[in-house]
Amino acid sequence: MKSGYHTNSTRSLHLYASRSVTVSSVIRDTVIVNISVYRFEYKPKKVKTEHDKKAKKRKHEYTDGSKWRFLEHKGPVFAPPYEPLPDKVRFYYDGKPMKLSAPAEEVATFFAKMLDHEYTTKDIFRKNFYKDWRKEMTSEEKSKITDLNKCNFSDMNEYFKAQSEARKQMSKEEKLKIKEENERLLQEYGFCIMDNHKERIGNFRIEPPGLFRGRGDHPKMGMLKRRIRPEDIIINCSKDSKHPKPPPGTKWKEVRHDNKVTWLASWTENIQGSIKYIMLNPSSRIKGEKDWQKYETARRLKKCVDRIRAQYRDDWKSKEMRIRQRAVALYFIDKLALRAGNEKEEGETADTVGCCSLRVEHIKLYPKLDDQEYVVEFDFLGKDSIRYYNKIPVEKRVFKNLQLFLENKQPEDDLFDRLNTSILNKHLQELMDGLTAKVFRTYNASITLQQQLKELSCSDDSIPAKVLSYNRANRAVAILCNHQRAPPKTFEKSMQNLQTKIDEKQNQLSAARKQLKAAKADHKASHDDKSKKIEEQLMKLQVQATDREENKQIALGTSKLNYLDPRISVAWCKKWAVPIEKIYNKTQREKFAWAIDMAEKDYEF
DNA sequence: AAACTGACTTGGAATAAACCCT
DNA sequence: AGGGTTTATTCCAAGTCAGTTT
Repeated sequence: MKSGYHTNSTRSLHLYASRSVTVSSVIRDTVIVNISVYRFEYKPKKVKTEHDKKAKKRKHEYTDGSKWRFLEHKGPVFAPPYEPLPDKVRFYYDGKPMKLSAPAEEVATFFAKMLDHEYTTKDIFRKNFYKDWRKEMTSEEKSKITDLNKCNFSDMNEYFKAQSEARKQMSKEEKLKIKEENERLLQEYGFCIMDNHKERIGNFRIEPPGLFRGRGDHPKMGMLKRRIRPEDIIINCSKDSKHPKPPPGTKWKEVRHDNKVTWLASWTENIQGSIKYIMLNPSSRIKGEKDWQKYETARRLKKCVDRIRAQYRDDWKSKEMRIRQRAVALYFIDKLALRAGNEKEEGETADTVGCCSLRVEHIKLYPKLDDQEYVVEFDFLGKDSIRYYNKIPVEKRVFKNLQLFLENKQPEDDLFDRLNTSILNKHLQELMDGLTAKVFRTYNASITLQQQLKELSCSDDSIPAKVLSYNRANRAVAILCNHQRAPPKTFEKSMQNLQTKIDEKQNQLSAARKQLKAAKADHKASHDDKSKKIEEQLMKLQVQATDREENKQIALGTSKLNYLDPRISVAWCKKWAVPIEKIYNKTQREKFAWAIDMAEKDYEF
């Protein structure tokens, strides 16, 4: 059943539930099973004829682009209505208490809650907030409140702090009650039925109103994110399902039955005018299948990457400027794992770039730097305004090309003026079916993990040491992909605490050894075991300290979740007898259930 | 061919829950 | 038991990319 799963990929990409837990409901002769664990299989399982029929159907659907044939859900959960502040909680304008109308008060509380955050000190944030706040004010309020600097929200701020403190101090029973209520909501709204399965929904709660928190220098930070009502919601479900009911006295914007998409509900958000969706959890069939497909595409790239590399190197010499630019950009995407870099509407978002949208001001060329030749220095803000800074030596030809691209340009001009992501991706599509810029990131991330694991793993290592090796391999990928984080606020302290523990353990160890020496005469072997145990604990602590230190500014989560073929990790665990729990927590195991089930110790990406 | 739209993946921070020590 | 710390989960913004419209 399990052998040879990874050997490949030409066969159908279908998931079948192979383990059902309990039968929970029956709809139109279709058995719905509770939370299923999916497996990828080559062939439809020979269990029942009914099953076979469905498998065939599903295969058919796959080719016509439909994503499901039955979809039933209860619709989203709305944000709780606004609760006005108690009268004792005051807002002050120009030093005098002032009672606000409910709409103005609500928006004021959004700001008050953020008083301790850096956002509220930023000019753009304040300006945007103030502008949108005024729209909620009554005309009296509007004429009275004319300067945000004269507004004092601190009483409100204290109130919310006290509230959250009170929540922490709640009795066990009260906490349990809340937990149970959340669980009830989850059970009622947190699942849907897609085809034959009950599936977990990723985000069944509608985003509550609040102030928009853009990242980096976002021109719209502080704007009011309005409250979403049933009238804003488009429901998507199958015609023959029980349609979700809107809250009493309200209507949905629309109910549609589009099985070419995977979402259950959507609404248009008012800051950028983009659409937000309610979709399934990563553990679902529809997400897992897509994920698997992504890694299979990356593995196909592995087979032809040499050819593609040879090609773009050749294109560095092209007579056509557009070809040279395309080839150099692709080289960066491949070598540095840069993102594609779509154009963005100026003034609507933070000024960030990817490969194709790099500007002259983002690179510096050094014919010679220290002991290296042809060095390119990158310095730009990427996705989420995370800084990318890197100095790399490149081939002479690339360097010369870059000099050419820079000729007669201003700092704010595009480096690749004859290229965009659309052109690049069309070219990539011709090189390999399904190839786009981001496949290189997936490919390079996964292949790096595999190669690093091979290099770092050592059979003599203890389990904690092996896990450290795994994390280091993961770290190599995170560094490649520039996944950074702000060092945790308590980082230094946490390191100190760990060091204290290590010191203590060291003392324990020497004490135990002394004891052993003294006891030697009495032939007490038990003391030897004792020091061994302490040694082990000490080693574990030291490994932990190393791991934490190395991870100070690196975020491992994103690469683990989105770039690393989970079958590599699963295979590694099997090969080195490391329990999978050491690598993946519960959520991650659910997301990667297909891989855990599929990969053997000899899996190769 | 440029601009726009829609659907989906990817991203770090914030928050909640679990854990660990006294 | 409680409080501080660590880990897991939730949140929602910000990308990619294909298809459609202008």
